Amino acid sequence: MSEPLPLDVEPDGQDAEPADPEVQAATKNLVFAAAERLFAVHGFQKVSVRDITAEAGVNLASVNYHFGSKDALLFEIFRRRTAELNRTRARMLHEAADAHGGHPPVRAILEALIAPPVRWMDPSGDRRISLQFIIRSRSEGNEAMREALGKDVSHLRRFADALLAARPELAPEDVYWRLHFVLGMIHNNRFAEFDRLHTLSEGLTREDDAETLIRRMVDFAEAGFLR
Amino acid sequence: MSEPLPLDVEPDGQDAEPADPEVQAATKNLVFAAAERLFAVHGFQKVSVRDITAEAGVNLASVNYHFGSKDALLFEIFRRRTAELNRTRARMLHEAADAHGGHPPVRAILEALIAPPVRWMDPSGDRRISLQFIIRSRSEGNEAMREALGKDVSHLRRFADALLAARPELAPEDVYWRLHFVLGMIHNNRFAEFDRLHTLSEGLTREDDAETLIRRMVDFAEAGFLR
DNA sequence: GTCTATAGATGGATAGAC
DNA sequence: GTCTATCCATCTATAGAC
Repeated sequence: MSEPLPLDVEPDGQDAEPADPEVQAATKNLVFAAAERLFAVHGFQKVSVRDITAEAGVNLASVNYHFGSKDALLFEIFRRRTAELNRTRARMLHEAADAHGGHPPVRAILEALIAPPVRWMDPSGDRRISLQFIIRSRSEGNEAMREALGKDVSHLRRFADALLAARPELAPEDVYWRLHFVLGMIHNNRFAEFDRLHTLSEGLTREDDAETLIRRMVDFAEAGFLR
Repeated sequence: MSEPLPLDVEPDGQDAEPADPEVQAATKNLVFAAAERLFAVHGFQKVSVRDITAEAGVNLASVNYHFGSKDALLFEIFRRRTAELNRTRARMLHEAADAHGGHPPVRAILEALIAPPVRWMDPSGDRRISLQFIIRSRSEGNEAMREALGKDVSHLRRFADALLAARPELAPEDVYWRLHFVLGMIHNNRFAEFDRLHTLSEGLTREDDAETLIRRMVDFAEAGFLR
């Protein structure tokens, strides 16, 4: 972990020189963005506090001053990003329910689950890093993050219930297992896996458009639920 | 990383006290098994050489003496386990081809891809740790392992070609993307994800039988390929 | 081959000047 | 709030006695 990576933009921070009343927030945001980027690309354990502060262009003590510890910084990024993602998914599911008299079809439920993270991956956007961060935290996160993922079940609860209602003739365990398979499809959308697929297909699988990939994924998942 | 974990059995090592001519191999195997287990459960970066040698009951210098370095140990485990898995998959694919005049149907191809790793996960067997190790190395491995995963494409090549031949009416990129989705389903079979699904389904999704899970996965994947 | 002791490097965190 | 200097723990790897 030593090569310098460019820090492009911070979604909710300022790039201009810090005005007096916002110096604190600006520094904190710089640390937040640098950490998210480095963690997403290199993994949690491989990135040191020194790497983060160097990338952010701030002093070494900033992480502990603004976040308390490296682990607390990790957890704050994780909490903010998963909250954003889950909120978007919940809203889409809610809208689908409204549009179908409270009983959305399988396809609409799957879209609410799949579309938000895949849209984050769109190469034209600036959320790719955030999604890579979330996916990495599933396997590399610390104790606090694993514990939070346990409670995250309450978020999946809504999707499981909607799917159970949409396919009442299926045994419930079939629905749960298929939901598990769909989540696997989603979590596999990592840089390294896309690169590998790109190599295997000799360039045929360019991810040029999020909506096309969403359609592919929903088609595949829906077929598995409708058989 | 400090709690002591019991080391049950070593698949290819001896548990009896080491006979003179086999002392070296026995120690090496103890280190190999301890490292695989600790890495699979806790992740690569979190496990130190001290943890490994303590778990194996050997001295600290053993890792460097027998394997050269911690990274080389990691890579040797990775290489052996992936070779075993790929060999089993290739044999199943070959047998399926023989049974169908050189042109196996989609379902047989998917079974050759899915069944071997899922059988390793069977709770009654002793290969669960090895599969967790392989899955973890996909996202947490070192540089050498990532590079090896690039060449592993040659192994997937056979499966991609078989699927392309089995569904000639599909656009090739559709086949590649769907193969990517199936790989995602497989890579999601980690301890933590099973636990989470178990919580979500309130105990409905017990993984009591590898063959049942294989059937569920192949059913789901086949539906996605046949639509 | 095995072990102890330790070198040499790097990590997270903090004290204290400004 | 920011920064430098530093403490102290822990890591990998190895030297050298047995």
